[in-house]
Amino acid sequence: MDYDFKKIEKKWQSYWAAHETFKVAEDPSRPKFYVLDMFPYPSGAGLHVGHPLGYIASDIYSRYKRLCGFNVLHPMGYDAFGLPAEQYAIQTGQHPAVTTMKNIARYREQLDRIGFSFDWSREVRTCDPAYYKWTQWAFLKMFSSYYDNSRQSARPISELVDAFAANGTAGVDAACGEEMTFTAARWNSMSEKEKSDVLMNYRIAYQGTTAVNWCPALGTVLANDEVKEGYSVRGGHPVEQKMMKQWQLRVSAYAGRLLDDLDGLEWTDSLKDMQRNWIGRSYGAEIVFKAYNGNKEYDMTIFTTRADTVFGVTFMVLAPESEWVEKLTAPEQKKAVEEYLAMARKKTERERIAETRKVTGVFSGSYAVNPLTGGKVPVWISEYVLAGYGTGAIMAVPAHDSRDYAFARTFNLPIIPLIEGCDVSESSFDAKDGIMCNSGFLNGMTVKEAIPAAIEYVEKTGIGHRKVNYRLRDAIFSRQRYWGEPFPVYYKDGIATPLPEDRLPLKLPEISTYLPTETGEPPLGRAEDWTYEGWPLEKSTMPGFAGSSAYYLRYMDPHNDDALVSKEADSYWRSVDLYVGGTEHATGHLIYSRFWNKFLYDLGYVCENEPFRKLVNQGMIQGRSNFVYRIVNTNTFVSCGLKDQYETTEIHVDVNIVHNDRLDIDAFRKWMPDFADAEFILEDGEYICGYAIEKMSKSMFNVVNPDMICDTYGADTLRLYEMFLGPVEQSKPWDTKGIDGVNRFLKRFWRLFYDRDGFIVTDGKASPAELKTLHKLIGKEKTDIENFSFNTTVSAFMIAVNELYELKCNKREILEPLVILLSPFAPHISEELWEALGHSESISYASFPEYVEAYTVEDSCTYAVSFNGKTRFTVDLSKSMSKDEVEAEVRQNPLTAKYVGGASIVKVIVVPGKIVNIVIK
RNA sequence: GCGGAUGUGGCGAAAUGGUAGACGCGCCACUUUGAGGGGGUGGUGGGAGUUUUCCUGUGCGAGUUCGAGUCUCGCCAUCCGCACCA
Repeated sequence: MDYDFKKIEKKWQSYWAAHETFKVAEDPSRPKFYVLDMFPYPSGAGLHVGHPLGYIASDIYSRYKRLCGFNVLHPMGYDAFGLPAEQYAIQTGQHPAVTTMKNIARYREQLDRIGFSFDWSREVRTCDPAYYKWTQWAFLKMFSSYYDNSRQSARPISELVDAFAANGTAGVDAACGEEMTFTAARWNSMSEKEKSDVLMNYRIAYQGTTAVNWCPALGTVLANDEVKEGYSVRGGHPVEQKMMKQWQLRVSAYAGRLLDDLDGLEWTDSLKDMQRNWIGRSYGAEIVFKAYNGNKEYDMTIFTTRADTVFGVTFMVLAPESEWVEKLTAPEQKKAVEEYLAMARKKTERERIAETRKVTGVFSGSYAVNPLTGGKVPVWISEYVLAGYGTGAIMAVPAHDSRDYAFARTFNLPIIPLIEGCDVSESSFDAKDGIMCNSGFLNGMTVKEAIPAAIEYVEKTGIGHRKVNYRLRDAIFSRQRYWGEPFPVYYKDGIATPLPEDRLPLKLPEISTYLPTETGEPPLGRAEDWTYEGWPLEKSTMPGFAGSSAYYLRYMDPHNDDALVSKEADSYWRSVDLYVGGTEHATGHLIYSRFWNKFLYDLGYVCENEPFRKLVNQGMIQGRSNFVYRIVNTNTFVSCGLKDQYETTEIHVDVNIVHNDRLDIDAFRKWMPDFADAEFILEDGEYICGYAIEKMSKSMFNVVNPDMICDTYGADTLRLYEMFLGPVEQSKPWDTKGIDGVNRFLKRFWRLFYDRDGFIVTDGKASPAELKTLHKLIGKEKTDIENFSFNTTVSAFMIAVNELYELKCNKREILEPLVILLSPFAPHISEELWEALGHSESISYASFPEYVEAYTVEDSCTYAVSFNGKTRFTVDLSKSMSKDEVEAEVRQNPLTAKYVGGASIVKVIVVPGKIVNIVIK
């Protein structure tokens, strides 16, 4: 009987679906384990073999955990709002919901063929109103909350209103856009509109004017993580900076917690560092410089991490967008400044990046006074100072900052060195190292002493204070697009007002075309009657990350219409134990999700402070493209090895008609009409193709479809092979040619159970050699799966099966545990054999530890231990030799010995004359 | 520039500080058959030798150690992330 994977896989996939084998419910009697994949955006292209890599790994882990007795939550869903569906809708007029549903159906079909153990009863789709009701709900909660800095927690905004009414801003320490000071009397006399404006400055979801990334081609603003090197991540369109009023989330209020709480997570160091850099904490001080425009005096605050260098300040610099620019531009410089601002403003973000090292600037005409020296220094305006960081103004110390140095050199400003013996004739001295000089009371200190001393002095004299700054900005939360969650907000007398909770979900209206309106409003401006109680509703929609920020919570309780997640479900499933996904979400989704979770935690809706305890980043699978070489001006193709003898053009050829770099010539002739009568120059009777590693994409003809692999080899082979390729975390090219090896392994595995005539498993007693093989595998699998080292586990299986095959072992005592061990990796064949062994229930209900314990018996073999192939002695493990006895034995053979056998490991390390170490496990 | 990671055969890759290259692909030889991506056996880092075998070998250079692919330091190369963040 042959291994008929097609029949087997179909049979078990329908069995799992019919029996809801992987459906789970909260069960306090069993320990839970939550394994989550980053849910996909269902694109029109469908899945290629790279996409399921992480899903396969997490599925293996889920099935393994299930065998270990855990109640495993392993759900899947779709991140279904987003730009591509909408762009497609603009082109074709089809409703994005239609194409999205079609793509989802296709994804589901492909996923099902691979045999995942998802609990599909918990599926979520972010574009489903029943789902986005809770996205909108969270937004309303953020709208009606503020962040209390002293308590480090989100609080209801009503508490802030009460505080204002009682004491004004006195005693309030809240995260806000701009610092405000007013009395209770002033607050109580404010109009509704004024109060609303004040509160907007404190809300966690708020509307504010800020420099945004505007993408004209997409017609929308984008968040920082959606822009890379001046281009939109989606579509690659140029992006420019623009001041706009937008909805934002006060993520920055959580910067400190987002940073500190990274320490407790089991994420890779590189990913944690990426987030640390993105959040970017720096310790320093804010110092006030008096600035004078003619007779007018201003207090200008700057941020610095180098308070020790105040004595070396020779000029000040403002960001072009800074509010100080207007105040400090002297009449005689007005024209020059305006020209400079106009020039800076019209640059796209890309141009700014391209000209990064070009020094530009203009003198404002004003001067500032150094608070420590009393010296007068000019105030300049330059692009190299960013409006969004610190206070948008800096003190420049050209001797010890390379950017200030370049600026000083360009505009001939003085440079005062502050460190003994440093050379600033060619470049600045940026290192925090050396002895201070020219620095008044700091002279003689090392830099490391001088920094805290200077800050202390600044605080004592009241010219400034200690300050921690973060690079993390608030997230721009509105998009001028159609295919996203509508904001549950309407404008009553121009005041942004939340919709009552019982009016959620606010459903996306139908519109005729998905373009902006003639007046430049977002597409929702086209909707008929987009109002609430006669007032206009918000017309922008939420960004992609809105729906993906809390989906892991919704899986815990996906059908609940009264809460995002019930207390019971939340306190049972708590948080994700293992999260598998790509590293591309490091500074986007993984920050927003953590923020969102912390917010809900503050308000008491969830019980865990962090959403994803352990994170594994699977690598990308690249494509391996194949080429044929056409001799120019002919229809003749020359094999790769001979191509240098001709003048040829390299042409991508569909990798699916190439096997082991050998071209299927007939298939090639049929592939495209142009090649129907192609001629070939072969080597050794074959056409050998060239190859290259490139991104997997349609245009390179290197897309390998998992369906195709399932057709030819089966899902179990696909699963094993994806794991066998190498460590899950590593990026690697897909190369179909190695797949025969794992396919061969499965066929061989099958033949341990079946020969030509039928089932051959017997009940005979296993031999010591057979037990040894099994024990080796058990030991390996237990440690490797926990370490996510699946490629070595697959290898260990191959070794074990080869050994058993050689031993002609067909004993139940060995094969039954072997089937259990293999089942996480190759579930279909395992189920089939499990059934053949006489079990009526799914193998998923088998118990792994039971078998492991049952079979980790005292090994009774006698092993020969060899020393570099020369000396020999024996260790009889059936006698359970003590460490001392082994040591005595080894003393007579003073060389290096190492032996691994069965469930027991003896390793003796000896150097001439002495035993260094003995390990017996 | 800053931060992180990686570097081992023709290829994908293994190696708690202890016989480097397991396992698989590819390749070579033999074998079997109902040769369509068939099954089996053996070989396969490099160099030398008819055989036992010897020399050499994990990016480069030092160091720690009885012993280093593995640990430390310094280079070099590649990849990823951030990038005028004061």
